[in-house]
Parts: sequence; structure tokens; C-alpha cells
Amino acid sequence: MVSSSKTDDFKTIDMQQLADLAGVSRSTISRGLSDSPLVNEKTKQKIRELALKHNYVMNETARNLRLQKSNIICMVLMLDAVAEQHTSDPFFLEMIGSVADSLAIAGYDLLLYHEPIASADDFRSSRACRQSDGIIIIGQGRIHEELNLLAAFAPPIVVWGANVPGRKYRLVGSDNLQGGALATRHLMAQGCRRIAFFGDRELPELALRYEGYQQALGERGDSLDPSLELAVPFESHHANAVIEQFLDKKPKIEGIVCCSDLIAMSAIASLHRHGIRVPEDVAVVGYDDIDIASRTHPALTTISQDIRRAGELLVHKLTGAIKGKRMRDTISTATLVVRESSLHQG
Amino acid sequence: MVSSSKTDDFKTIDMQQLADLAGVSRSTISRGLSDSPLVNEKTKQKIRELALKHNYVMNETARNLRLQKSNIICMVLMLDAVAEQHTSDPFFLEMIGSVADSLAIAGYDLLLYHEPIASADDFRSSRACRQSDGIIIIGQGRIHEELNLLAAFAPPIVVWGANVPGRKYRLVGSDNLQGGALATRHLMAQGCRRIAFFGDRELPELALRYEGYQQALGERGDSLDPSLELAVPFESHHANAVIEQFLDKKPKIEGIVCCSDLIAMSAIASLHRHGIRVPEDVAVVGYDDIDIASRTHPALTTISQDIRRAGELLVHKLTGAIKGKRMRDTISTATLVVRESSLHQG
DNA sequence: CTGAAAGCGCTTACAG
DNA sequence: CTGAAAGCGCTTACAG
Repeated sequence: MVSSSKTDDFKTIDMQQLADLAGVSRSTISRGLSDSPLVNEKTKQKIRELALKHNYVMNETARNLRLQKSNIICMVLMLDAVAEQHTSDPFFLEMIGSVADSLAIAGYDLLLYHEPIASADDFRSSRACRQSDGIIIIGQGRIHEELNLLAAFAPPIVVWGANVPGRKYRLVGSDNLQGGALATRHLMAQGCRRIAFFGDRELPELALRYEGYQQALGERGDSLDPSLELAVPFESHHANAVIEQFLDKKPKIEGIVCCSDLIAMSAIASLHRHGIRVPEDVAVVGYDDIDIASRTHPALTTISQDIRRAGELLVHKLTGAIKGKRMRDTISTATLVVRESSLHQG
Repeated sequence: MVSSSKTDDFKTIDMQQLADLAGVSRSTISRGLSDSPLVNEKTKQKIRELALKHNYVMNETARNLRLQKSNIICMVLMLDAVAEQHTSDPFFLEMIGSVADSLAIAGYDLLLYHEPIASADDFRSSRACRQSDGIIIIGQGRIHEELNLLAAFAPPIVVWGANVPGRKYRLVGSDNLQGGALATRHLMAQGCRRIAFFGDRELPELALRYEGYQQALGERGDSLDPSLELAVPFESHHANAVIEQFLDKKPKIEGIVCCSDLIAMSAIASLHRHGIRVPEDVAVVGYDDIDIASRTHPALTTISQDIRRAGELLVHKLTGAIKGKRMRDTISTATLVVRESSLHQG
């Protein structure tokens, strides 16, 4: 008897067939493969060898059904219609990549959910919510209260966002107040006097950054000039339009704190079109430190959110919670990355 | 009897309970929900109403087990170790986003696979391959032959890549030869004389672009100067190093055809560091038209691959193939998008 | 240490 | 047009 050819080996065998080959019952195979202490070491050894030799792969669907789980993690991108966030935003894409990588390592499948979440009830009746072992939500949008409801009745949840008061759900985020303050203080240290804020502070994270901006200005005794605050949306084309309109009024500014790297890039392009040099005339700081931030021209000074680590943390907290562990929140430190766009020669 | 509160409604009910409520059998529920012509219209109506009212969501795991499928599509990123492609490359991220969106619409879950595929046999014995209803492979790497093997024995496959000879698998891609030619002809039309090629032509897609580059130069009767071809890797830091070294030799060039937008951005940054202006001194064309290409400074002229549509096509071909349809290959036209980086004032 | 049996929630061929 | 029964491939409480 010669062993079958490689090709034939790929006829999939199931647990019963493996049991027949090993001369034991399905029960024993199942226990053996999960390394149960109930099974004799030699038997386990034989089972493992045969499984390998015959290329046995367990049917996860059957296993999941039996164990009453789905092995699916649902990732919700809380895209904000008003601030016009899109899936194509590099920040979201990098977050998806990072979460997907971590989930793969943890052995979960990923289900992406993009419809905007109108109400907790609607979302809770969706398949995405019902048949996920856990849910990762990126951003709080404008539905913070709904998230509190969700946390009470849905599968385990972890949210990326701002540490807002009254929060009842698990959170991973970075210190947005500190981030806003860091960016602003850096610009002040560069000698910038009139510093603008570009971002829609209706969103919880941006509200905190604005607070940091405000605090930093206060430290120097600067008064807050409302005309320097601009609710720039995330989406580039509209961001451009809003920024252009602002610059057309020839505001006297020497620095800009932007709420995303993309907004910073739009700002730099607009400034150039108005004949204003960056960083010589106006210094610009971005936010997120997306992959590309180091390769623009000028390279972006920005507040790093460490997206890679964020994804890992989100998955870690969630899988822990699924296993019934108590997981604490993580608010990571924001860090300033100085590159070229802010090197103002005041 | 008052109907239960909203919260109570979220006790999940199964098909048996729904059957009890409707006063019919599980068989009829199952048929009714799938709109089988076997079931009386009135009965169906009642079933649908009750399902909605009691918030019934079918257990997909059980359904999948019964139907012998997984509902999972595996997406393999064929990252090339030598050319140093990373998951963080915006091209891949945008492709992931686009594929994920299309899969969500088609009702499939996504499983990301990143380990490099060493051999077809290894991959075929992995869970990712065994328990996927279909596989999307982004890029051919250096394992074209293995892909032919895979296509013969694995679940349905569709590959994004180059139309290489001897191919036996389903393909979606863009016309790389044409893309390379378009980029080169555009630079020639701008008056550029010595045009460099930045990219590793060991990879099938880049080999075709190089061929297009060569053809275009030939049309004008230019001879090929091997010193103008540089195997720039995809990863930015190494790309930077390779490009810097090249520029240090003060090559006389007036244009560069780059094999990705990221490489183009690295090139522009390097050129600036060498005191060379883009596009005045050297005109640069990128490849892919990633989202960010329009917002760099200068904005990138590039060859568009329409990643959005690529994702849709990949999913369309694959889901068709899973349903047993014959799906044809699609090689889409490459288009030149002219922005600022190539507006050479020769 | 091992096995027979029940059951996870569905779908469908078969019978009526 | 509807239902009873078998079965998808696993895991585990129970019995030995």
C-alpha cells in the first residue's frame, strides 16, 4: 500500500473518519485534539499524528454551533455624516488593518458594519449585533447615549473614543485634551501668535482637543478668538472648500491645530494656493500620525495616536471581556511628533 | 396581556419558538422566510410579521452548517518580502476597505490571511483555505506557479494581478503594460528626455509596466539606459535609502516613472532634499491613484487603478464563481490622471 | 481513561 | 400546501 498522492490528501476528512482511522470514538478525538487531561497521553499522540498526516481540519462552523458562538467580531465604523467621515479615510483604514491583524492572531473572524447606527434598538436587532461574539466600535459619533444602552444589552463591546462623562461602556482611546494642548503649546513654543483650530467640536474627541487648545492658550494669557475656530469636516473636498473660504477672508494666523492629518494636508495645499508658505508663514500640526504623515512635503508635525497599538488594545480588551474577564479602560498618552510642517521661523 | 418591554424583546428566539407562535412547523417557517413558492402567501405574510415583531434573527452558523458552507471569504495579501510590501501600504488598505464593503453587501464575512504563502500545499491545508467559500488573492508575488496549483484544488479563487502567460486562475487587474506606457508617454510629451523607472520588475505587474516604459521610449527611438532603472522597494524607509543613494550619484534625469504613489512621494521628498524641484526640474508620475494622491504637495500625477471598482469586481467574480457561474477575467484600462507633479516646464 | 447519546438551530427530500 | 424525520460536524454530561 503506497500512501495516496498529494492531491488525494485534500479530500477533507471529518472527525468520524479520523476516529475510524485511530480506532477510537469521536468523543476521544474531540478531547484529544483539545488536549483534554482526560485522554491518555499516548492516545493523544496518535490522534495528533493521524490528524496531521491526513490533513484533518476541524469544521469551525459545527464547533461554533455546538458551543453557541459565532467566532465573529463585528467592527462598527461610526462614520459621522455631518463631519463627513468616509471609509476611505486613512485613519479608519489603518484602524481596520490593525484590528484585522490582531483578530486574526486571536482566531476571530471580522465582520465590517458600515450603516450608520441610528438607534441602539435598531442595531441590536441586526444580524451583525446578534451573531457577533463581541463588538468593536470606532468613534462615538453623536450617539453617546445610545452606546450606553448598547453596552447594557448587547454582546461585549469596546469603543474607541473620548473619555466622556457618564460613560458606561468599555473604552480605549488616547488623551485628546492632552493632545490638543500639546499641539497648541508646540505652536506657541515656535513663536506663533494667532493659532487657529480646524475641526468640528461637536464630536466628543474633537471637543476635548479643543478644550486642550483652549487651556494651552490660557496658560499664556491669550484670549480666545472665536473667529479662529473653524468646523472643518473630515472629507477632503468639503474640507478644502471650507478652508478656502476661511483663507479668502485673509485671517491673520501664524499656526493651525488640525484635527486630522488629512485636514492638515488640505490646509497646507490651500495655504500654498493663497501664496502662504508652510511652515515659514504659518505652522501646521496634524492629528493621528497616519502612515503617510512622514512622507508629505513638508512632512507633518502631528499628534500620534499609535493606531497599531490601538487595534491591539481594542482586540485584547474585547476578547478578555468575551472570556468573562474584567478589563479596564485604557486612555493612552498622546505624543507629539515633530517634523517639518511646524518649524516656524517666527 | 401587554406586550413585553423593549428590553425583553431582545431575548433571542429560535425557529422553533417562532413556529410555535405561528402555529406551524419549523419546516414551514424555514420555507416561509426564504420565500419558497411552496408556502401559502397568507402563511408567509404571517410568518414575516411575527418574525419582525419578535425580532427573530436566523442563526447563520446553524444555517451554514446545514448548507455545508462557511459564508467566509478569505482575503490573502500577497505581501512581497523582497519588495517589502506591508499591510500598512495605502494601496492594500484601500483594497481591503473596498473588498470588505463589497463583501458586506454580498453577505459574506471576511477573513484576512497574512502569512506569506510558501507553497500551495501548505496554504491548502490551512483553515483559512479549507473553510472559506472562496478566496481573493491580492497580487501574485513570486509564486505564479503555485497559484495555478491552488486554482486546481482549492475553493474558487480570484486573483488581483498581472495577466501573465500560462495563467490558469481567474484574474482581475488593470493593463499594466498600458499603464507603464501611458506614464512614460506623458512624461515624454512634457518634454522630459532622460526618464527613470523606479520599481522592482521581478514582480509580474511591475515587469509589465517596465515593458510599457520600454515600448514608449522605443516609439521615440530613445535607447534604453540601464542606469536609469532602479529596483526601489515598496516600503518607504528602504525606498528612501535606495533613492537617496541613486540621487547622490547625480544622475541626469528629467522624469521618473514610479511604480506606486508612495514611491513617488518618497522620490519627491528625496529630490527636494537634493535641491531638485518637482516638477520644474524633474517630473514625477506615480501609480495606483490612492486616495491621498490628490492632496500631496505637489499633487501627484498618477496611473489610476480604480481600487474601489477593483474590489467590487473581485467580489463579483468570486461570488459568481461560488454559485457555479463561469466568470470571465477583467483587465481594466489604466488611466492617466494629470495633476501637478508632472507639469514639467522643459 | 473511553464511549454512546443527546443536542446546538437550521434545511430539505419524502410522504401526505 | 404542510409536517415529521434525518442529518450537517461537532462537544460534553453521564455512565462505565
